[in-house]
Amino acid sequence: MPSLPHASSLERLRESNRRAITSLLAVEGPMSRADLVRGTGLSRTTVSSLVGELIGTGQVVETADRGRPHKGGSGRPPLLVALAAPTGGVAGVDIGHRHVRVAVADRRGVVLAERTEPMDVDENGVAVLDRAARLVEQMATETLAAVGMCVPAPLDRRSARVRTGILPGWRELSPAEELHRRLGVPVFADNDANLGALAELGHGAARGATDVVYVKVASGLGAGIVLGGRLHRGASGIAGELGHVQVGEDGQVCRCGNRGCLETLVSAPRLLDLLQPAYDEQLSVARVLELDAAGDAGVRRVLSDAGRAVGRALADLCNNLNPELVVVGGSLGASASLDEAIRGSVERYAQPDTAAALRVVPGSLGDRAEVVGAVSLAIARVAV
Amino acid sequence: MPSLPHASSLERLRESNRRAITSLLAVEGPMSRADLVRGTGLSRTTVSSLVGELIGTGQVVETADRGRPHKGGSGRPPLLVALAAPTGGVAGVDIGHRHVRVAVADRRGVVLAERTEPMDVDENGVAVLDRAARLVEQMATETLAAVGMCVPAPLDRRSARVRTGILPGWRELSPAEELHRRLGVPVFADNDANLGALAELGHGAARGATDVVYVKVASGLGAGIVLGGRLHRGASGIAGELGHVQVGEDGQVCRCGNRGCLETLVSAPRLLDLLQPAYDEQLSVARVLELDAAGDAGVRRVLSDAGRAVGRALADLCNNLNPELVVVGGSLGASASLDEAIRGSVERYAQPDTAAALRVVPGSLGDRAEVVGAVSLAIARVAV
DNA sequence: TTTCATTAGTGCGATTTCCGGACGAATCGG
DNA sequence: CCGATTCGTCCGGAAATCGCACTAATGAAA
Repeated sequence: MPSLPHASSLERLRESNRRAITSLLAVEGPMSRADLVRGTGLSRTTVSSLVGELIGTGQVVETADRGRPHKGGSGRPPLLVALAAPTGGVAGVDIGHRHVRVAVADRRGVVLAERTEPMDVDENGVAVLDRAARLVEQMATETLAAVGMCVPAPLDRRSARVRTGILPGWRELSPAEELHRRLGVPVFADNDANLGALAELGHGAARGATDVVYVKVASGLGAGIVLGGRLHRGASGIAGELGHVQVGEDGQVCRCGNRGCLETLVSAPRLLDLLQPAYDEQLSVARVLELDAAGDAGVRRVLSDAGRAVGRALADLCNNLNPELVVVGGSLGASASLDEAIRGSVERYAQPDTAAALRVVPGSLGDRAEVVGAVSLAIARVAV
Repeated sequence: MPSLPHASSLERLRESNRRAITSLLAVEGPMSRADLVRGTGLSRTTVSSLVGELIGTGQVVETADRGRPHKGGSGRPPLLVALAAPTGGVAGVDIGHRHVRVAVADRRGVVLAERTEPMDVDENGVAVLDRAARLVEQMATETLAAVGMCVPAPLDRRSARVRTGILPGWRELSPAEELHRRLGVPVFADNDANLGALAELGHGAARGATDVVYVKVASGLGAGIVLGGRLHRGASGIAGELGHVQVGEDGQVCRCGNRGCLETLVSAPRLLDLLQPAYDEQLSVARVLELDAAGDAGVRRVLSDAGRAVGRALADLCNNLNPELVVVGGSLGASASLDEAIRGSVERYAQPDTAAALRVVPGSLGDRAEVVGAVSLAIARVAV
């Protein structure tokens, strides 16, 4: 049993009441002392004294504008107090396979600037991190409190290194540590599916939900799993490997070392390979999405088949987890054919009761999901 | 925001300190006031006053035997205080498909009496509950504080009713409510896989683990999923339906309404049906386990095949959840062939990194898992 | 045997914190 | 202009904690 140096119990009581006030202000924004009384259940006197103390230390400020009295229009208008804007913004860095995207935001998550640069990421991790660091430095207008980072590969929980075999030019690299060395501020990294899930949970289609599976269909196939409102990372931090579910014993050999992984059937490069022979033009993901929207039969067929395969694996997962929501994201998640096929397939293959409790919706953040999630991660970690 | 009637902050402080003392006593057993000082960080005076108060209300008693001074042998020996044995024991009721088992335990989980009666459960829920209630009444030597109950079917989270289609004679019945009506004490119900997981987590092979998948292979096939040390029940309380993962589009129609469910391939009745034609004697699960232990080739083959199928579905689940431990339980979980096949298959089909972080072990509670879990559930709920 | 050192537990006064009531401040409506 | 209403602060009392002093009980050393 860990026995930290104990502060006095009364001190801790006051500290806890201070936190009650600051966290209420954090959640509900500027409010009057009287509102704080109603929200915390403390007495007017105590709130007044605590707020005075917090103003003294600079953690809370009295705003210039005044509010309205609690009910009716009659009564003295309150003075509003708000959390002092925390110094230092945050940044999110999204490293995709073909681009680096950086967003700078304030501590509430409002994005102030965002930039994307195309880049060949897979081959040389060090060069990409150099470039990303320079981008962040250029865009930041003030010193940053923390940086969140999206890495398109599973990370080892302990060492925070990229696990072997997925990104050739990143082997045994610790991206968070490298970027921290370059920027001098705390850097927190997670993979694309987890951050996408965090983003849709906080600012997207999954707002307010507690049990959510976020599926990212892009260069790879992964899931971010939110249970009880919190990201589930697993014992060694590599939960969510939906792409490595087994779909055929005799399938292709996968980069993970197994064969028959779902990802060997469903991924952007694989689908482009399948389609290319039938088209004169050079296909890209963007072009495929256009063709899908225009009703091209071949594209629709391939995307539907892919969606069905994903939906089937998802149905199994949903039978086990019984989530309320599946969010389909990633570059290919924008395809209506894929989305519909996933939805249909989940409903077909999941147990009826599971399917009844479940909604399958497309993500609402598009290709910004990862960078928004990286910002969320930075804010979440710096707040602790 | 729910706004309960707030007690005074100081009252809550004292209440919280009282709880600190009682919960320390609950975890570490009888100890001196001085030990409580060291464990809580409160002052001697405060602990003395709180303990005095707790003794006054009868929640804590001074034991007859005295302890040893904190270090060395020198010094006044302390008086030990302990939680007063909470009045009222608990009972666990395990309703299997062919039996009812009842255990009566004290509030610490020590089983005082246990009895099993064979019974045809599936057809008539009301009669079974009558019989179970009578058993509990006979066995209880004091009034019970709560009863935990194992139902071999998924329960709806909201209504606590048995979901349609699994147990014919229990349709739309609320077992907890029914038993509560008969016994007059709070009754908490959950399904067999969840309670098995709870039991192995608290008193079995999964002690100390935080991310565990408990697989029950018996009349049906289900999983109890523990994430972050807590049971994951899902949005509508039916998580863990491993038996309804899809393994073949053209498979048999399952009782859940789908076709191709894993449970149509792997379950005690199904395996007995497969084996029976090749044997002159009447087979039972017990006999099959004997034959397996004796090395019977046919039995081993069938159990291995079943284990491989389960292991494959489990591997997919583990890829998604990245647990540290899989516990194999249920009547058929005692088969070494099945256990080995599951282990091998998980290692073969799970992603290498996932498999490396994972152990697959047999359960250590055997057919007592459910009833032990039911007792744990009763204790957990009554403590709150 | 006596004395000292050490740990355990309790009583008392001081301190900290919280709360309720009284009071002034600011605004609306009549 | 005055009452009603709400907001915020000041003051005194109540509750809880803590440090200190004191007694109790035991082992070890003299």
